[in-house]
Amino acid sequence: MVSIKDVARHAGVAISTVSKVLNHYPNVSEETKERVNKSVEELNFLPNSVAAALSSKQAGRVALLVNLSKKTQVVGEIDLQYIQGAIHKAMELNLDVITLFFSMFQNRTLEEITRYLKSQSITGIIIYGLTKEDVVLHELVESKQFKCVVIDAPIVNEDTSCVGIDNQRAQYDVARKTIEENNCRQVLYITGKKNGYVTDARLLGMEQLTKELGLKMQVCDGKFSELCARNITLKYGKDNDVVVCASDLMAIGAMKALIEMDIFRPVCGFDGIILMGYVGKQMNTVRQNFAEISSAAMEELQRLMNEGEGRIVETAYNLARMKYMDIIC
Amino acid sequence: MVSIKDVARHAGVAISTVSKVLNHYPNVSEETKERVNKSVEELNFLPNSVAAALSSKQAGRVALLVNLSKKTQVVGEIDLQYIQGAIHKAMELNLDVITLFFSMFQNRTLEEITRYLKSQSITGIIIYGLTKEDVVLHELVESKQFKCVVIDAPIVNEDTSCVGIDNQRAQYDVARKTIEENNCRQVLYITGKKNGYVTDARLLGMEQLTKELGLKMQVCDGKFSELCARNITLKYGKDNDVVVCASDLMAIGAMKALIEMDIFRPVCGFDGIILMGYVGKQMNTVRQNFAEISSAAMEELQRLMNEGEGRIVETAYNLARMKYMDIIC
DNA sequence: CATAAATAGGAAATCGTTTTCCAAAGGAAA
DNA sequence: TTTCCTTTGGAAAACGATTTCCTATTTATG
Repeated sequence: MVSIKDVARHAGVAISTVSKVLNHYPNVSEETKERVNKSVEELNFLPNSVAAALSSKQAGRVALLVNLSKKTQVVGEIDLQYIQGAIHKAMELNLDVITLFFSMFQNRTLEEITRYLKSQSITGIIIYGLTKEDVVLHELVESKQFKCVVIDAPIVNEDTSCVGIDNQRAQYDVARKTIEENNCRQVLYITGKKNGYVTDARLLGMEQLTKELGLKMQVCDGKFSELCARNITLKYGKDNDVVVCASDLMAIGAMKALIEMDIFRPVCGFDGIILMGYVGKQMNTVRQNFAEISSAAMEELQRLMNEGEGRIVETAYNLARMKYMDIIC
Repeated sequence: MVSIKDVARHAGVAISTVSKVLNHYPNVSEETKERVNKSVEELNFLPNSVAAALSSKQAGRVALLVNLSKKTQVVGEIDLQYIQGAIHKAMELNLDVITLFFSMFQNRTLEEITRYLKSQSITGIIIYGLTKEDVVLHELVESKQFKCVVIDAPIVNEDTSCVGIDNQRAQYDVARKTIEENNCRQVLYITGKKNGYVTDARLLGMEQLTKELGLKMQVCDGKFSELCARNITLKYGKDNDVVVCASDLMAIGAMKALIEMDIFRPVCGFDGIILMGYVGKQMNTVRQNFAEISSAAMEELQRLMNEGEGRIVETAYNLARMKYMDIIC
């Protein structure tokens, strides 16, 4: 393997000079900079990231910490897009990333987790799927030992940023659209899991909307589960004239219930997963680009690791109407 | 961070001695071994894997190279389970893994890919989703620069193993079961993509079966696509008395077509994905445990990196009947 | 013109391991 | 007792970068 040493020799400069050129340090003349770059080109040099990670405590590696949705396994699609987006961006930014799952840290103390991450030379973390129940992981974020970017949970401090869409507004928007299209007055709102951050935000959106439009609303806990949503709809669907769900999966459950009861009610979902295509009916939904979100998270983490302060990063969403033919041959 | 140096000091031995104990070298007396281990315990020492990777060329890191199924995105479930299984096992075995996607290497030459992997100190690779079209990746495997484990493709050489189920026998089994249960004589077989290795194996299974039972068979290329399978079934479903599909997704398409035409034909699928639960009908399928397969792959890679010779590793499968209620609240 | 300040580039320490090589000590054989 | 192995443990050189000093050389300033 061609190393920085070879480049130095080839360019007739010192190793440290090559390193400085590579990392865009000042105090290198244009002339030598060019000479080094030419050598890099000619020798096809690519720095060894392991050595770099060991050497510099600063430019460490990042851990992608994913909470796989167990109950609603079918939406593996979402998790996968998060993973993919993050890893792609990391490669682009020349960051090393290792992927980890919440399940690996179950029953582990903060100290153990910290130790493990440090043994991997990790200095930055991206967390997806954090719930209020994950106390140890909250402690991890608060411990300030690592730069963190939390997806979809409103946690911000000196070295922690959060990224995601504005769930409150998105829920407001999609529900409003559906309700106005169908002139509804009495809403059945099926929420997500109690301990999830997005659940709260989306509920707030609904409360704002119903207040503004002077609607009645019945709120039920659907736990992000298709079957729960189905059962709730079977029970209360008839008494309401629209069913708003905090996820597509639950919306599918609701639709199935309505079909079963043979009554029509407009339904709207949230997420814009491809699975929607398999339902054979249309509904409004909020389409999130998960790959883009995690990509933004990675960029934010890099910023955090270099410069500084945590902040809130908001990503875009759009309203969509999903239907069968979204899947093509 | 507590380092090997601290352990050495605490135990009153040399750094090299600690390393030897940690890596189970011979030539260390039980006595010192114990003393070192006690120090490791007391100091809560965990070796820095980055330093280890840099230092030893041998005990390198592994790349998990995944070909995400673009067309049939909905089966992200499968990809995810592969990823999860591999990473879990890697942690257990104390191996570092970085996850990569085929898409990152598109239009890259063998030389570029090799260089990148080496810059990451990678010495072992697990590949999933390899098709015959991926020439460069085939070259990569053949180049013998890395130890490889290929999932679901029959590639074996000095330092390449393959793991997966016996696709031929599995296809034979599930089709035979379905056909005998329903007493069929004329089979419509919808295959997967032309360039896939499993496609060939499964087709062989069908050929063996139809020959043995003296059945007629019509073979169509369904490209692992739901809609293709649907169209094929619409066209030829009536002329046959059973539809065998090389994937669950295609089986779903076939079922939809049959429902559309309002005729009954037994259908069987392959994979055992959870999505099956969303169909609302029953069918036979081959259930693979993807997490277990990639877990086995990781174990095999470790063996390959330490000892030696490539070989074929066969994992288990079982026949299952999937239905709606597999999804619980 | 002399001195101070700024700039370019190199030498060497460092990061935390692994691994090779060597020396000391212990035991067996002569 | 001497000689020769065989264990055991330590010293030090990698691994391939980064980063901190430090020394020349320029350039600016009085």
